[in-house]
Amino acid sequence: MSEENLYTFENPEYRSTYWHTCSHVLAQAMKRLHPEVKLAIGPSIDNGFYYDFDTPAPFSESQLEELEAEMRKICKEKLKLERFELPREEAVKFMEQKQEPYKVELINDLPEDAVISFYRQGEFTDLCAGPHLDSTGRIKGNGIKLTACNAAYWRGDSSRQTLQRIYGVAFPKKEELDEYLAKIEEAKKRDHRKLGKELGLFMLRDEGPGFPFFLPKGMVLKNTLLDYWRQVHKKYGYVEISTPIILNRQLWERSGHWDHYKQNMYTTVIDDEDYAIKPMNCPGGMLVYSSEPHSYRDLPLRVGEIGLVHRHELSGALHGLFRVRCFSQDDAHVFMTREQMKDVIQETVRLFDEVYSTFGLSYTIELSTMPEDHIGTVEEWERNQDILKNAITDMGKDFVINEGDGAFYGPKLDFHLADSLGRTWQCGTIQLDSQLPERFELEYVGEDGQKHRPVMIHRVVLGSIERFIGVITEHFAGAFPTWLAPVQVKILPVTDRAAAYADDLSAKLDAMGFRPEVDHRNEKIGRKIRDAQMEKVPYMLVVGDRDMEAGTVSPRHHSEGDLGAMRFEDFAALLKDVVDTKARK
RNA sequence: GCUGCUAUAGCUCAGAAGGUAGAGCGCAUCCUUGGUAAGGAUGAGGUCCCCAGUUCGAAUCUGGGUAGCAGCUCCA
Repeated sequence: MSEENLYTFENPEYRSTYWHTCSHVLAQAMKRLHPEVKLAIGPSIDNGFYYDFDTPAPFSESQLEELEAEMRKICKEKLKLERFELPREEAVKFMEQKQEPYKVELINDLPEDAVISFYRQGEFTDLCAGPHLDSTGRIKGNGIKLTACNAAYWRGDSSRQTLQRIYGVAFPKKEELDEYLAKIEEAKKRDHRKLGKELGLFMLRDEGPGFPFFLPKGMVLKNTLLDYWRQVHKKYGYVEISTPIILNRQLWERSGHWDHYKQNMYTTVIDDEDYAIKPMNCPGGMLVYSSEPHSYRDLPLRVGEIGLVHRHELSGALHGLFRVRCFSQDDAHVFMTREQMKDVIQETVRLFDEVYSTFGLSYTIELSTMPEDHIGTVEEWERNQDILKNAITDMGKDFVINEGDGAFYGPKLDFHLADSLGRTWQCGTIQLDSQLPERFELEYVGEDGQKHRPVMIHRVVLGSIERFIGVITEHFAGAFPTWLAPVQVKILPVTDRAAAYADDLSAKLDAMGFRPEVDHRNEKIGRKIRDAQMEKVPYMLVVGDRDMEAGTVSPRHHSEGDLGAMRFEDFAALLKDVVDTKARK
């Protein structure tokens, strides 16, 4: 990279530095307007910056505007940012003098050998590791926008005090800011909650917060997705089972869920005995495995289950179909020998790649490691973490480590997909588990005729069917590819003379396994086309007198427009090809 | 769960300042039979989220719930 490019906004490092300095300018503006407010911390983030402040009430929109104005002023003042270092004791004294308790805590918690640095810009000085721009004059004032003020816990700890986090974005050009804000607006139109309502896919009701209802069109989508899932899993050698929703307390105690997951479980009493509604499918899967003897020849044994689970999520965490309290996991447990672990993980990643690429989805991988609340030995955990790591590294995949976020029974690879606003949601996961086989005393008979303990993975590809439907709804902006679309062909008679012809075509398409619908309303063709467009139906068939006479149809594609008149058989062949190949149109 | 905001017709939203409600879309009926993104007319729809309180009177003010939204925490 040339010297010049280093200082362009396109360089992520420069951009991050730019936003970091913006957060300091924000803090400076805050101190000028509200000296009593305590400073916490203000980093740059992926899409802008924020600063956390301790203040009794959040800032209103007009207060944010005042802050923005002050920030512009600070940029105009072209204040030099000067770095200096202090030894720990002096640093603490310095911040105590400034009456900044959060900064004092931060300094005290820095590691023994840490360099404690500060940045000064005019009258304002903040604890900061840097780096920073050399002057506030480098920031374009009218490219700054404070976008929100929300609560956040001090140091991300829900038992500590709530701070007010002010979010902002900034660009070197006003036009770039406008472009960015327009993009956000555009993305909001893809929100699956909005589209789900508009397209009649699902609904949520006060009567069951977090418990989604699937409507007829959403059900078609869901079933089509599951048909595809079954087809892929059959190819990869999976069998399918179904285990009960409610099982007794002893089972959950044995699996460890009663001890480690109870706060998320719905429980009930039947005939004076405690029962739990399953939050996970694994214990049921264990019972199925242990119901008959297994030979090493049967391994790896791949057992899938579309399992309906219920979890008590915090009310504030619920979010459309992305976070619900009741969902179907496309779960599977693969039982195997220790030697087979790596192969099985890699095979599973290949299955994931096949599924995600069908939808054109890209993902990021996180390796979640041992949590504080876990079962099994540290050695076992580390060994399993290494196996996961090696399996994907060998496949040339990148990943980031998510420290301490594993399941209580084992480490996992999480596959995150992004929504329309770039927020990521965990969908797929591969969890390596040698604990549950132990607890359930699972066995297989080895080549040597002796009994051995298998290991297993828990894995989901789609994650939850609900969440996945949310993700693809936003990904396709509601315009699902034909193979998935709840209605694939909308037949639009031009006049009611063509009504019977339309019904006839509809019956034929239906018999071929497609999903047609006829618009018999007393409306002009322009109107019917417009409405079908709004419904995002992939294909429309305009049929009128001309088509009836010639025995043709006039298809129109949602995004490609009028395809011209053709024989019905040709259209059906085209449709079949698009559906069979799962083309993304 | 935490902080803040919001809740009016099936949907999207108006309703300064307390006097029992409006629009557009949708829906129904009628007219219109129109060839690639909104034809016209008429009409029916509302316990103004719930429960208390203040008041002669509450969609409007106050308190408490519930649900939703943004973020945090948590998680598929």
